[in-house]
Amino acid sequence: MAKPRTTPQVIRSTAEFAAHVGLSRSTVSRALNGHPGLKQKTIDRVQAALDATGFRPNAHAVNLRGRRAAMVGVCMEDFRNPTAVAKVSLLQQRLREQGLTTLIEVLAPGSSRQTLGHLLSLRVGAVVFIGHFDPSELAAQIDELTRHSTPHLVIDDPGPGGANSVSLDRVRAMELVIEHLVAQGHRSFGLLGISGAFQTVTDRLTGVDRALRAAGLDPAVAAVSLDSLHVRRDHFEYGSLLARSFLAQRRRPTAYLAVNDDTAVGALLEFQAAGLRVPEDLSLFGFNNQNLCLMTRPKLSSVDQNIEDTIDVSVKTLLAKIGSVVTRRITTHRVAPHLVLRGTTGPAPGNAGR
Amino acid sequence: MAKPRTTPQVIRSTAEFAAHVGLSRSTVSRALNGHPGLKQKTIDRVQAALDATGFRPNAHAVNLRGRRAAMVGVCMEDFRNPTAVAKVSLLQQRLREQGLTTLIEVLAPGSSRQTLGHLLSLRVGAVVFIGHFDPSELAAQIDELTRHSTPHLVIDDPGPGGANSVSLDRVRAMELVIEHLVAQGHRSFGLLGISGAFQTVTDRLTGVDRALRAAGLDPAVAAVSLDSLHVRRDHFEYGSLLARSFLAQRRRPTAYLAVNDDTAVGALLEFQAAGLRVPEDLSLFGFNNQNLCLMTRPKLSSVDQNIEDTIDVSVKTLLAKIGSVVTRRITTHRVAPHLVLRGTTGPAPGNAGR
DNA sequence: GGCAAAAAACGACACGTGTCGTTTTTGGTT
DNA sequence: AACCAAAAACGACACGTGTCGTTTTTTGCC
Repeated sequence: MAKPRTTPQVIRSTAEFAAHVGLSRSTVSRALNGHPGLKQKTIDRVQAALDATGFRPNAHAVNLRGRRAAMVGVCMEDFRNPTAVAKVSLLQQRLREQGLTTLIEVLAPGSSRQTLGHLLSLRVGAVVFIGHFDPSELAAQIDELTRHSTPHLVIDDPGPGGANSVSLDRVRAMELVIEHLVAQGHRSFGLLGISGAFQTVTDRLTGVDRALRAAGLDPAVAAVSLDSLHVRRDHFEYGSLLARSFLAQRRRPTAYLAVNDDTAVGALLEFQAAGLRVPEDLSLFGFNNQNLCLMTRPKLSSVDQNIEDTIDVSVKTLLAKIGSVVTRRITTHRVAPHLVLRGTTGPAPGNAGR
Repeated sequence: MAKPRTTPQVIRSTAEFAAHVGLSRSTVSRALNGHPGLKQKTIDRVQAALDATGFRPNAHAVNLRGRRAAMVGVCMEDFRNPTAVAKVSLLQQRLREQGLTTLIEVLAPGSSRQTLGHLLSLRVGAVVFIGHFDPSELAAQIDELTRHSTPHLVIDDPGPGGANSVSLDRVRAMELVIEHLVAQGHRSFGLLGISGAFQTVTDRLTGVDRALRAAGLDPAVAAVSLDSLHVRRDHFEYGSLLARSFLAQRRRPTAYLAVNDDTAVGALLEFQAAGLRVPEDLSLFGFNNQNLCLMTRPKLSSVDQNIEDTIDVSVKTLLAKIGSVVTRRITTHRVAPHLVLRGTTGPAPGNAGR
């Protein structure tokens, strides 16, 4: 009874769809792509049929015709890092608002080349790296991307250089932490898990150094790290082990700075199990401000990463790079951190500074 | 000096690649796809050039030619649920071993149709749902997938029926928990956050009921829920609120079963803050067996989801469905849970059972 | 009813790949 | 040198889309 004479169960192409609507393929095409010179009634008819059938043009054919896909590849180190997951989650949401699809991949150390090749074969518009990667391997990936004139962006681990990056200003973050604790009377600081070659770590050490010097303290004396005594496997467990080692020391720092919240919580429980009171006997600072911070007693003070700003800047940068021609110009952005003071930080005990 | 006379900076097609190697396009193509009748030396030459240039055939062109893409779409409710993230992480890993790409998307309640359309436009080979979804909306999605003869799989929330599913046997899980606690002398149980319309919840209530009856107890008396007293926002906070409400009761259960670990930890801290000793005064069971369980004192007993089995079965099911023609046959799998006993569970206090 | 303008249809091409049948070249053997 | 089979090259088609110039149909107006 209705117009369409051929009504295939599944519509596979614009040709079939056009036949179903009773229009020509070109008319449907320009209706779908918003070209001018169409009667409003026709546009409505196409739209109605679109809603009714749920037809969507084959993305592969669309992307094959265009030079570049409306996709952004995201390489992650892991799904176990809650902060990285939060970032990719927000990033996907924001990119989708811009009409961009996000293709999330875990970049395994061995098969990173293969994974990147996969993204390149899909002709993604850009590739984003989130997390920690082997510096030389990352540099190779970025080099390959550049050779394929595909823009890239590294979030949080800029690496040795030559990469576009957006990252938290970790130097400033540690300066803020130290400044705050010094103002509270602390003069000796234990570092929990802040060691290694990643720039996310070396930046923090730089910040600690600067702030200590600015306060007239000698970093070699005022900052203590026992990281080398243990092998890092699980963050939480590592925090416990380090705390135990500090407990065995004769003279102990009055404040502790952890590489992340898990490590801080591990240390906190160990200190408390030894009968120490927090924050009366010692102060403790986490990093990342995860939900976990609310689940300890007292609640954990931490550094907030300001993920919203990080992602907003990242998206803006990406859009600019995708839109324009590829330039050799390297862009770098720093996002300001802020401290979240909770129950694990307080004045230094007595005059026990040093 | 070398053979290739034309060496474009970027190789964009097999034609350019073939010219670069000094072979014809068809020869290169059959070398790439492992066709017989080629000299080993030629194959090696192609492979070497492949490694050297990093060229990968345009995936869109490949997928355009084939009927179906070697991609699997994964719809998630959220990235904030650690268990769901763990599942998608393992799923992606396993699917990649099978040569399948995973496209992860968050299915926002409003724009779920649009997101699914996006996956369909990419002609994915299958769509997996992980998490909790609105039943009617999920049913509509599955219906649309079936109309497009695209296989689907729902992990963990089978919904009202008519969907292929792989999920933890939550009925059995709660039976195991109750059986264990009854054997320890517990006769009255508090339910923390186990309420709502999702099947992942109703299944658990069924399990509680069955096990209680089997133990000769009346579920209406032995199982107490105060969920309706509070609005659920954050799991941890909800656990705290519920514990406070139980503390205000005259007669209290001796054992508590939480909907997840976060809720359990919230309750644990509240009970302890009130001076109750765990497990001497009360027992507490979490659900999911996350890392968080190790971060409390005492450590939290919990139900392990057996994610490896879940994903293994899921991958097997998916491969079968992708390979064969679409059938109307619905498949359902249940994965066995197991209990992880830690410090928050013990014998019921005195004879205070009832 | 006629006429011009607007709307729609038509037809063809390009995007990059896999495949297949046919033709040409290569390389080894008699 | 001749021959023959293996190896490579050649040419063409299909996949589904966007676009564009051209032709046909519809619409609106006098």
